[in-house]
Amino acid sequence: MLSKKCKYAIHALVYLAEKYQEGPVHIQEIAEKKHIPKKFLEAILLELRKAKVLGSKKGKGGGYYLDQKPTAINLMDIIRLMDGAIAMLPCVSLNYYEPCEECRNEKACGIREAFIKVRDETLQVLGGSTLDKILKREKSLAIK
Amino acid sequence: MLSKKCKYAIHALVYLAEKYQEGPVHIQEIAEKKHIPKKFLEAILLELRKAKVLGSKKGKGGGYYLDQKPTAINLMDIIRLMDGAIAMLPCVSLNYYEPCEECRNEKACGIREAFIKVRDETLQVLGGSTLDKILKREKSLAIK
DNA sequence: TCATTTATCTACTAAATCAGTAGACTTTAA
DNA sequence: TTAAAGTCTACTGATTTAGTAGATAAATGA
Repeated sequence: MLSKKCKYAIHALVYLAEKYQEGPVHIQEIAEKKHIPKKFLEAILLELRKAKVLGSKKGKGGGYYLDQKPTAINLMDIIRLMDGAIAMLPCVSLNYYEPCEECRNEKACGIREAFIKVRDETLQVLGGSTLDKILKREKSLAIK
Repeated sequence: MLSKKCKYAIHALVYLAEKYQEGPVHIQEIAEKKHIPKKFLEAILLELRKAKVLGSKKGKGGGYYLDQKPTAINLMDIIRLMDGAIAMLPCVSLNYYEPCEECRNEKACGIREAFIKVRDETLQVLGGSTLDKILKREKSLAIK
């Protein structure tokens, strides 16, 4: 399961994608529109800024804005930033690999195959889910 | 990520699948062979027994054994039993559904689509990963 | 029947993670 | 120079994870 932090991050980013190139949006506004505790959101946005996903501006008229195009930010990247590994087993993770202590011999482990497949298919879907696609989907659903 | 409990359960079940129809295997043996803390394993096996995945026999010559064919037990079922939902979002879970509080209107949420796809593909792979297949895989890897 | 062997049950516990909150500090624009 | 923003450090309470300890119950076989 994704953490709340991660879900909040996704929602905030979708909101910022909606306002792409309209100048900085302040935390308060995002927090209200997306029903996210403001203080918590602060920490999340700061983290996304440090990861170069967001840019920020201080002082009056300041706020956060997407530092990349909505077509360049996808769920895979966001989840990795917020929650770490996407794979279901550490020994199968591409970005957060760690050996499973239980497995004495990883090469001979019959369990990994399935989880490698799950990982690859998951990355395929999440990697393809960019902010602009989510936004388009949202708009098409709103019409109905 | 799967919990250790879940990984232990999978390893224990693969071990029991190897001994299928050879009579009860006692906890101590599984714990040693699979490097699982015995007391922890006790609780896990008990849970699997209550879920009718395992059967048990008390007293001398007792132990645990698979109560179903190795072709009938798969990773999807084991993970659900041990860790709960497989989906990455509660609002997308088939067996452990819960609305996401952040989403005021689930029908109009543009995020869910991707996670539904991930869920379906994951279930497909995990549901097809039966104990006998894992065992076969393990044996073919051991030869190399 | 009694001792032994095994699973079963109840009840803790320590450590880590999650989901925040509080409050001081810094930068910027007007 | 003051108000409005983001930034930073440091807590906190609740929950989950990964166990452990110890008593109890049932089956077996001598």
